[in-house]
Amino acid sequence: MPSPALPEKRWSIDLEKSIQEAHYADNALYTKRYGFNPNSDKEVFVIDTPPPYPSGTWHIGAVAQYSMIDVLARSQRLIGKEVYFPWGVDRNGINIEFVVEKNTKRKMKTYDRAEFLELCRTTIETFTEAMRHTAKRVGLSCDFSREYLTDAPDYRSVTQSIFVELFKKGDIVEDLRPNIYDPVEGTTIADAEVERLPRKTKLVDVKWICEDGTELVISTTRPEMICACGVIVVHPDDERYSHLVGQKVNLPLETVGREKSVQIMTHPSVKSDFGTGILMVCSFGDQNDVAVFRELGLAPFQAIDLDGKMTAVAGPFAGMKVIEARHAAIEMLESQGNLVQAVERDQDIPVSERGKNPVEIILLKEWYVRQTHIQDKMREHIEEIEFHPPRNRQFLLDWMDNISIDWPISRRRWYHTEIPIWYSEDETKVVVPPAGSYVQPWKENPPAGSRVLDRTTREDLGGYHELKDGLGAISGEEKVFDTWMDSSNSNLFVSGYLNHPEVFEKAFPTALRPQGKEIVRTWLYYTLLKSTLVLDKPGFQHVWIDGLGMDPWGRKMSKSLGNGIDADSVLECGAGGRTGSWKVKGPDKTVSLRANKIGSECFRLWKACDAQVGDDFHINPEEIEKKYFGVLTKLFNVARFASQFEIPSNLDEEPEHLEPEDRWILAEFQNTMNTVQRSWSDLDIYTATQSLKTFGTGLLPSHYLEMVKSRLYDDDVAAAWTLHRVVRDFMAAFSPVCPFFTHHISQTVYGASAVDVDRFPSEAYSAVASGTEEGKRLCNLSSKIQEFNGAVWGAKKESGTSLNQPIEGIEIPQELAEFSHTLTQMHKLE
RNA sequence: GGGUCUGUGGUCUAGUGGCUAUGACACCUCCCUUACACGGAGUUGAUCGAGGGUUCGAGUCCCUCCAGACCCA
Repeated sequence: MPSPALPEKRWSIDLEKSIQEAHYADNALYTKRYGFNPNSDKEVFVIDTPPPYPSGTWHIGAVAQYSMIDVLARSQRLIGKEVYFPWGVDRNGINIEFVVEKNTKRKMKTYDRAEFLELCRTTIETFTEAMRHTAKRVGLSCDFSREYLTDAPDYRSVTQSIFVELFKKGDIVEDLRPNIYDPVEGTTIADAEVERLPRKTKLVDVKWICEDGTELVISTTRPEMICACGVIVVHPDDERYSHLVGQKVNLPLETVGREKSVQIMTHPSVKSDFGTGILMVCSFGDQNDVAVFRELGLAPFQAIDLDGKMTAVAGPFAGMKVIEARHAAIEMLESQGNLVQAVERDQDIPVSERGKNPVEIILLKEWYVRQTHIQDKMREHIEEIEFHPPRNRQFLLDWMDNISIDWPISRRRWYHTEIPIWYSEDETKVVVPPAGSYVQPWKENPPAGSRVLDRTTREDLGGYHELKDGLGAISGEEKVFDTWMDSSNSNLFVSGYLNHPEVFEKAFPTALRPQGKEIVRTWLYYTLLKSTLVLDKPGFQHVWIDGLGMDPWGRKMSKSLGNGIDADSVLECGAGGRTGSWKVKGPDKTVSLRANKIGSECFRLWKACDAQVGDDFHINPEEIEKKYFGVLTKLFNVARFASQFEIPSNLDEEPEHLEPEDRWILAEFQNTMNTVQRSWSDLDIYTATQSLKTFGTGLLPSHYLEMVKSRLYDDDVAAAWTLHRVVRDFMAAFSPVCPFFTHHISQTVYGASAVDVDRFPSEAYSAVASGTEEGKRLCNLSSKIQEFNGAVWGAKKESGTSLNQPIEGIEIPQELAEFSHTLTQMHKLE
């Protein structure tokens, strides 16, 4: 017996790691394989990959998602596209500021700005390095040589240039508006960054006196805001109070510098069955207050300052923090006899997503991207984009239905892209830098080529260097951009906007935006907004939105629940013979999970096979190993078995003669390959992988291999040709899912790597191609073949005969007459 | 409270109006057989979340309810 060309007895994690390391060690070869060549004749396919945010550990759900993006990239290469699969890292933002503050136990604003930025930069670089390592371990085929960092000058300059462009067009404005503000971190945040946390709150019923002496009882959770009350409202249909509408009511607490009474009006937003059905509207207790103030045209009071303390208008509470003021207000109301009752109540209160601090609504002068005027246009563009799965388009449209205010983009933080603007001494003119430059106005002057604009009309008044003397002492903007202002340019940046116009021409709308559904309302929405504002085009051809990685019980993984699973522990499980074990907090008790070996290939195969795009997926290492490692073992052994037979030299030509079973398996294989090719072009990972798995672990080994074994041992060339052709092409078609696995097999057995195939394998045997009568006829026999083999195996089992012993009295059915020779031999029929 | 999505054997999953519902893992039984026992073969197991309706016919369409996830008040 000839020895197999594949020496290893089975697939192992150590083997996988050595292949992986070799794969990334040779830079020249790597770039040849996976680098982007913008001058190629092939169709350009740019993927706007989500730049991950380095925070120390990379969430396993995100790694799973990312590995599927890699499957998409590799499959597009396989079907002949010129793929740009960028590797970007999102490094701007408040998270890294928090990390540095925590590490050094010092608040940002106690630092020198430049010193703090440097600390952030070095800290995030160490996190970034860990992330690059994981990216390679899981087999990502990104173009690492073109790595982009969102905090680097080349990226930030694009953000700044787009700002200047939109500012000139009037799509970016500055205004004094109510903003959601995090008083602890001292910055404005956007609607999308607010989340709700359940807290116990006191709902207090307060007695108010009307000018005619009528007593009213009003329920509120925010008695400290009475000083900012602008109006009392009741529902227009509420007959209990209709006679009071139009009256004035006295504020039950002392205030300074404002009228001591407010009017009673009607508003449809009041819930008559909440409390007493009377609502005090303050500037600004919540979003509804903002809306009512705007609708009724009331002048707001600023009751809370930038430090989260009450202002002078709060009278006796001025200078107190909001919470202190609330307690004090309750005490005072009680001592005055104006407190009817106070009850503890569960309430979801709005907090900032990053800092988890209760947010306030405060009037601030900030920068905004106008968005409400362009929603219809965006909807038209969104119609043109293909969504995967289609139903996830709805997530986006739902969010858009709720957009009622412009997007505040300025932040009072530091480690972000600076707003590129300077103000003249009299504040009527502004200076903006030329496109392509990165500026830091808080520490530098405008660069050569800067322009002077009228602050209100945006009229271009001339070059900065000519007009400089007339501007007086200019001051640079100190505020920075919301990080989504950077992230939402990612598709423009990777498609070559501004930097490579000739590439951009071919690459936009960007072919594919893959992402998770948790950031539809931020990243996806803001990117599409930018594409509409800047280019009036849809940003993408395809949007692929995956579900979230959940714990084994379907709950979100989080630090507080203690149900997280580390990505590296799964990828390294089995390396060096070390098994993996995880303690995960379940709903009832802590559960211990164990696995012997997983690694990147098994992990990727699991994600490709086990979850449809868009569905949330449960991550359980035990299940991953149990269900999918066996598939790898099986496929490896099929290849190892094949590798012991000589490879015919004419593997790419059709042979003269094939036996019926050869023609049959080639017909089936072609069927599978057609499905796979179609699925790869439809970005349908699940169907492609399922088809390959079913064929590769089912018909091929269980039926075909058993049927031709004796011919193979007799050095039958037709059988060897068929088997090798199928195995070789199978590896190519499967390479997007398991790149290291298929690379190793194909390189070792056939001397050419499956990952280098850049044209989907052509039909092996035209006489049985799918669509031909002969192909259809043979495929229709498959179930008969499986049925017959099953019947023989069943009969042997029934009679206690082992499978390699002869059996008598079994007739081959008429339909399978052409296979009678091979079936007789295979089962030793007598 | 509202919206969107999801709900198929113990677990995961196919199924977009048509014969006795697909497959995988687990369970159980048997088998070391010239690739693989980290394997193979064969069983068992689902009133398709619940209840109504439309239809000759419903897992599939409609309504109500229940549960979960996400989003919004």
